[in-house]
Amino acid sequence: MKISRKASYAVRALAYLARNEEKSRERFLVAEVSAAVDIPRSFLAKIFQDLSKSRIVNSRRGAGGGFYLSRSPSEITIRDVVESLEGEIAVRDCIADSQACDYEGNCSLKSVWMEAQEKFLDVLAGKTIGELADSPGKWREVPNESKRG
Amino acid sequence: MKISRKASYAVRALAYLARNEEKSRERFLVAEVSAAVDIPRSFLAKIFQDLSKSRIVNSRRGAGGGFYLSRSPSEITIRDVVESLEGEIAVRDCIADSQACDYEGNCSLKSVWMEAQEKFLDVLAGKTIGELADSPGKWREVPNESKRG
DNA sequence: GATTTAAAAGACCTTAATGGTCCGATATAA
DNA sequence: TTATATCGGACCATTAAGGTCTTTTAAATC
Repeated sequence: MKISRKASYAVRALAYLARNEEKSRERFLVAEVSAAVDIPRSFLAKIFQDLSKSRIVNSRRGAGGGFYLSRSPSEITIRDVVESLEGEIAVRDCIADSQACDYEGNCSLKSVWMEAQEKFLDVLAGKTIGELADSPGKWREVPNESKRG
Repeated sequence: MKISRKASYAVRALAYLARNEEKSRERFLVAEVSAAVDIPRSFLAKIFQDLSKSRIVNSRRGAGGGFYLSRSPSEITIRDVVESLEGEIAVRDCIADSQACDYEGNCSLKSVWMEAQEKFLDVLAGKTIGELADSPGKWREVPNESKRG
């Protein structure tokens, strides 16, 4: 039961964009964001590609290119972001794929998983990148290599 | 964001015990449960060991031994079972270990993860093995090897 | 048109977790 | 003492997580 670091990174990167886009900024380079938010550069590049595919950010190649939010930060929920990075989320396979379990009819266990998952996702859907960006402070997850003993 | 198959197996195995304990049954052999609920035998043995350590079931070794519920099925929640198998659950490391992220003060992202997780666990805590056992029907997750294409 | 810049695509790699199996030791009852 | 059954731990294969690197493609500028 983990949310991937990738998804968490994505949220933080987007919050950075949201916090800085007003100051006449148009596009952001992954190099810049990587340095600012302390996320490994080429990993962040992958993350932006995912975000781009799900149209959360738009991109422009070449000189003067970069990434930028495709819509208002207040219209991007944490749920959007997590699902962009992790795909359709399903706490058990049976939820996304009815053939993962050969129960005929409706399964009382499945409905527990489903309800729990829905409640979970509802919380994520209730918070936007905009709100997150507005809240004060910086945070930084300790990268994998430097984990203290 | 997955609940382990192990935890799901555990729930199903316990529901089986709950369903059958009234009929003058005292102890259950893992071999019997394995066959009845279609869970690989030696894997189920491991699962029962975990359940035993967290005192959800009790055990007796040797001839005439086996496992049995340590308390009423209505007092065993799905949350209890999942936590028994997966340990303290934390959707992001920062939730269980404050040093996993070097943010000072309270982090607005962390509180989103926390709230979502709590809502999730609350659902699991609201359903017991007893209720599950009472609900009709059989179900069986498709084992790994035999996954259809 | 050549050069520079930056994302896109995809191959690759390492480590950890998942989903198991198997075996020897230990406890219990007959 | 023998048969039975859990306990404990080593082991193993596959998948996912986390991340790097290299080549290709698109866009701007010289």
